[in-house]
Amino acid sequence: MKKDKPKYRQIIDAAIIVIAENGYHQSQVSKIAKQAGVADGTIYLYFKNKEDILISVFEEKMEIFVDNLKGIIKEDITASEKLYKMIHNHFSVLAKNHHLATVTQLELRQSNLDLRLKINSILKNYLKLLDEILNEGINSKEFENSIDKRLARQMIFGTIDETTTTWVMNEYKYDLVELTEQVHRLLLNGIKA
Amino acid sequence: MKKDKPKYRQIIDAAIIVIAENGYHQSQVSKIAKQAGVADGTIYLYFKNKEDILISVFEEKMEIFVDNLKGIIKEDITASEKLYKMIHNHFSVLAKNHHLATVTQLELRQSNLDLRLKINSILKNYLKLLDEILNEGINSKEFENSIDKRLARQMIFGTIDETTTTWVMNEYKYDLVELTEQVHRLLLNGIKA
Amino acid sequence: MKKDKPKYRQIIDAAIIVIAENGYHQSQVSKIAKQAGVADGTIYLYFKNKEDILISVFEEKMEIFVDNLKGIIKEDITASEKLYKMIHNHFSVLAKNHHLATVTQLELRQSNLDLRLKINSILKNYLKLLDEILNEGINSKEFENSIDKRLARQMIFGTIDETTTTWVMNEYKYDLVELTEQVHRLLLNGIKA
Amino acid sequence: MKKDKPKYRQIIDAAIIVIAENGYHQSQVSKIAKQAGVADGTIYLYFKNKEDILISVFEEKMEIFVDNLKGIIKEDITASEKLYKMIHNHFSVLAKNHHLATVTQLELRQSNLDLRLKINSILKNYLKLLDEILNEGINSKEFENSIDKRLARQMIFGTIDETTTTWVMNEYKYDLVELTEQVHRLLLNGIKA
DNA sequence: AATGAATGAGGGTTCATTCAT
DNA sequence: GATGAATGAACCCTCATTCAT
Repeated sequence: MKKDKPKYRQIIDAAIIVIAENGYHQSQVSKIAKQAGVADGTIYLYFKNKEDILISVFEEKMEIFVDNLKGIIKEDITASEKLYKMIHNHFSVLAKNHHLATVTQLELRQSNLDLRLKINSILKNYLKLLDEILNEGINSKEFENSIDKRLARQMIFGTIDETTTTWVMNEYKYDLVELTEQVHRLLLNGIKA
Repeated sequence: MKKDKPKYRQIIDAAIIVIAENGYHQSQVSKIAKQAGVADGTIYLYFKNKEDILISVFEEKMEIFVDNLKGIIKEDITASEKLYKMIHNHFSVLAKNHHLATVTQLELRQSNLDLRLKINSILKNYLKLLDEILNEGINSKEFENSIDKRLARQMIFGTIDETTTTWVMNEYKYDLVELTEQVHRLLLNGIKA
Repeated sequence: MKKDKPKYRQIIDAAIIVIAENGYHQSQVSKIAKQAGVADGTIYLYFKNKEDILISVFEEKMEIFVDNLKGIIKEDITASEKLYKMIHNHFSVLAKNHHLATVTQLELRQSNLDLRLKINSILKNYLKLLDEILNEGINSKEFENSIDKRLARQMIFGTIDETTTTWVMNEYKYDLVELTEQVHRLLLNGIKA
Repeated sequence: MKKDKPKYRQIIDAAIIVIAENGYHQSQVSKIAKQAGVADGTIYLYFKNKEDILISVFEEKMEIFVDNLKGIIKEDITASEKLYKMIHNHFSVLAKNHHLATVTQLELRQSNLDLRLKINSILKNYLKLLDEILNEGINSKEFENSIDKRLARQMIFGTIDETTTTWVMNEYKYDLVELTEQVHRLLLNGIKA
């Protein structure tokens, strides 16, 4: 498995650094190779093409969000509390890694539509877990029965995403994690029974 | 004034069509010129450079949203009703112009950071009007006094934006305007007193 | 006759100013038109094309050198004295008009070969007059009988031209006219009997 | 060292041929690449930009003149003889390479001022060696003590340059090297004690 | 597996010239 | 005569990808 070889992660990590520091359009393959300490050609032993590096960056890092969220869902707490922990997790991971935040919120969005569609399909796993929370909340009568789940999901993800992007564009100058409670309250109000 | 000359609008409209049909990165200046029925060089009599075309597209079209919203704010209705009309306006304008929707929700976001920052500053006018509605609602006790206005604004805009983008990515296959009521209800729940 | 109309000279004079101040490659027709206070299209009522402006600049200004030199040749003085006056005239005219000096010594030489060949043919009239001085000096036994006239002419013109160009490249920071005597002595030594 | 790689010289040589045959303004990078038998992009592995090719052409070829002249200066002969050999060398090198002569005497002079200033600074090394000969001649009392060395240098270089340019403009139809003796005599007369 | 030199397609922009008014 | 809006051809350079070693 290529993903287990050290150079695979080396290149992924190099890509995040290079993109965060240089911007999407100034992140040439040769720059990533140099940062990773490998030859340009070596990149192509581990990735099909440049787009594949970027998708993999997203995939790999998204796993953290997904894995954490899976853990949260398994906990024996209310749906509302799970929503809280989801927001908190989302904000925490990005607050701890500014490079990653810049890359996912700003830089990767400059990629072509094709790449963004692929990124979106990776996101789906995350959104499915969000749906589980919503279902749970409806079943437990915590959340309003009549809400359109798709819309609720879009509101929740849209709000989290917009909040994070604004924070990045403001150059991290306030504490993102501190916003968890208020964001949670706003969102919960929207959907609670 | 250049903006009043017919070729100015001709080029703006051509740009929207070309970008919607070919994608941001396949929208060469020569293609836009051809669609507008002018020579390549003519573009540069009306726009400083390619980026200037794109900013102007956004500026011109954003005006429609802003002007409509200004009208809504002046009406003698509750803040909640204004919020409803704002969402309805946003969805209606884009539902009537799929090309514009594709361009603003998908294609322009692929532009470089610099252009996106400029687009963001244009957006601010729109968001300021949203703030007015929030203020009004708080003053009239329709909206919860304790909400963080910045977060509320991000929730509202993030939800509208995410909803629209999802609709575009699903190729307009359902009726966006029909979602107004539910989106309004979700958002209102989040902020109402 | 077009040359007698005021706009003809207006454009010629504007061209010298624009070229001297902006350099050959930054001297667009529109800039010259603006400086001359006429519309771009008007230029083409007086000149066939851009090259024609530049040739005319050279032609018009070269006339000053040629007319002066013709006067010198008619004077009742020795060939050596005529050579002295020729050098003095050359240096004086350019020392009095730095714009013209920059244009003829530096800027016009950046033009394409075609234009330069035309400039060279204009120069021939000047060089022919130099030949007259040389003939006169040989006939009067002031100059060495055996010299190759073509070479002598190249030495004289080459030296004057190189001296002037060096002076322009040094930004006129010393007095060019003061060099007349020494240049004359050097050249005279080369050809005197 | 890039200069030692075969493609470096290949491109330099191709540039001289292309410029001589097509003229400065018709010498596109792609034409030079084709003549050199490399891809367009390969040019940029060896040269910073197009201007850098042209400067390098001049630098590389100027070295021949300079190296030969250094050899001449070291010889145990009079300053006058050194001047003779310098002229002979200058004429010989160009007479043997018509392409190079066209490029240095006609084409490169059409370059922009910036490039020509760089070319001039390369020329300085050559002119410094000429100064050495002048100094030597003055010390040995071969040359007139009172001459202005800068002017003498300008006369010598101006004459050689003008003679060569005229020869090139006459399409090499007479023997340049044969002129050595007369040019030397003219110049020597100008400066000898 | 790893290298890195070589490839070559692709596009924004300028500006001399024209011509309808 | 005079205008100036419109034209459209022309080119340097970057960089993702390949492949011989």
